[in-house]
Amino acid sequence: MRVLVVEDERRLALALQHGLTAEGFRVDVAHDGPSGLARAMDHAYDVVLLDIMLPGLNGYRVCSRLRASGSDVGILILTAKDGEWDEAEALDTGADDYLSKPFSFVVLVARLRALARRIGSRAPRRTVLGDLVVDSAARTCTRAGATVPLTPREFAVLDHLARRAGEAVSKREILDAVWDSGPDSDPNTVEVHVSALRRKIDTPYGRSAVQTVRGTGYRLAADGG
Amino acid sequence: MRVLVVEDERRLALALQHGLTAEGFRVDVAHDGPSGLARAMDHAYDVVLLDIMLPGLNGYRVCSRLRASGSDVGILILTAKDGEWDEAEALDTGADDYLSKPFSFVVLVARLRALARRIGSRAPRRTVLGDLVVDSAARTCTRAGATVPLTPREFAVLDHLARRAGEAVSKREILDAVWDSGPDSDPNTVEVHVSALRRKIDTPYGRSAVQTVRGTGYRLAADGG
DNA sequence: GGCGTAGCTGAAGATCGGCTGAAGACCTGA
DNA sequence: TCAGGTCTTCAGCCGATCTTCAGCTACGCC
Repeated sequence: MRVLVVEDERRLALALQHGLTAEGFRVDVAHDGPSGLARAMDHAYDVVLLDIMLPGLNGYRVCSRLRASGSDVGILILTAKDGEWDEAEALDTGADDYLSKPFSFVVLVARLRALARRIGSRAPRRTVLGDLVVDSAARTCTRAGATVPLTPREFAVLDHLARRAGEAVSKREILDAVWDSGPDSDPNTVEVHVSALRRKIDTPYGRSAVQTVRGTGYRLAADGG
Repeated sequence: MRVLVVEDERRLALALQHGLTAEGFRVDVAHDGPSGLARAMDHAYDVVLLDIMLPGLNGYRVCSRLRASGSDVGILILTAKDGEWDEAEALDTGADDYLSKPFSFVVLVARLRALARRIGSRAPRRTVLGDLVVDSAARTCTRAGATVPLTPREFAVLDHLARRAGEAVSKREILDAVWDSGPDSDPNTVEVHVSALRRKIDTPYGRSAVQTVRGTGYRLAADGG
């Protein structure tokens, strides 16, 4: 569970980072609207925790822009106090949930978990990892804005890795997901396709999004390599 | 499956104890909030069955405090009647599920089983020990923010130690966990890998997270060394 | 302080796992 | 049926990693 906290109040941001990390979330922090928006667009977060009152660009607009860019990350809005921005308004901009300050940390965690569950079950259409974009719905992949033509197998492998961006995924699992394979299927098949994939999305750009996890399988770098 | 029933109504508590025991659960009972909380924190239960109306400390607060203490035990709330505490409220405090009285025993057992399954499968993905982070899902380890490249064996050893952070773990146990070893396997193998591990995650940082427990094995310092 | 045992570590050879080019099978559309 | 593209299998290669060994160090007990 990767969470981006966008909160300008340093003390609160730090407290959230520590608390959520302790709860098992992977937490990054941004302190203003523009940098929060940039981070959210460049990395594969599950949820963005967004304060409304932010320097540069308020949470409201960060939210709209994120949605406008096609992101379907979970967004939980933190309003400074009840009624200032009403629920409907927050949800209208594309937020998934909202919470009024002051809030209980336990409630926050419960809502985050609930949100993550909901998000997890709604299949992501697009995964953005730095300048690498994997669009599951359109079945296209772009690197640095350029469309990269992939064969069906190559795309399927990439898509599966993208859905678990940042995690190590075993060849066995890829085999099961992409091929309706028996237990006799050959992991080398995966290796061959990964090799082809790298030749298309990494090598020409001097990047390394597809990382080998020796003894396990592969990992798609959350930042695009 | 260990279950703690926290219920002040003696007759119901007894009935639950008998019924659940017959269903194969190991059941303990507490009759008020404070003793329930204490028991839950001191023993490794899979699920806590928590009545809302309790003397001393209501179920609500027992639940919050359990979560605040970092426990991730399964919590099933029993509400005295529909609507008194609504679902959202119960789940907000960190409960995993809830059931309104009067409830069917069969439903209770089904919910308990479902909950236990969910809990069991939510494996800890990340262990944070000071500035040392072991991410089992990504199979990465970072010290002071920097990613430390580890070989598969090294990571497996570290991962196993991290899962029992603060505890002394015998070489025998590591051998069994990391190697699919017979009784003839050589503990020196573990020593060699631990040595390599220290050279990567401790020595360069002047730390000592991996501690030798003479005559026993090793311990990963809970504070990262 | 001395001794014995437990643990540490550098080196080296063996092994393993992963990468890749090539060849042939296969599938699809014309 | 044929052509083009795609997929799988195979085999060789290469580097990373593992294990074993042997000598060394450190600890704890007497």
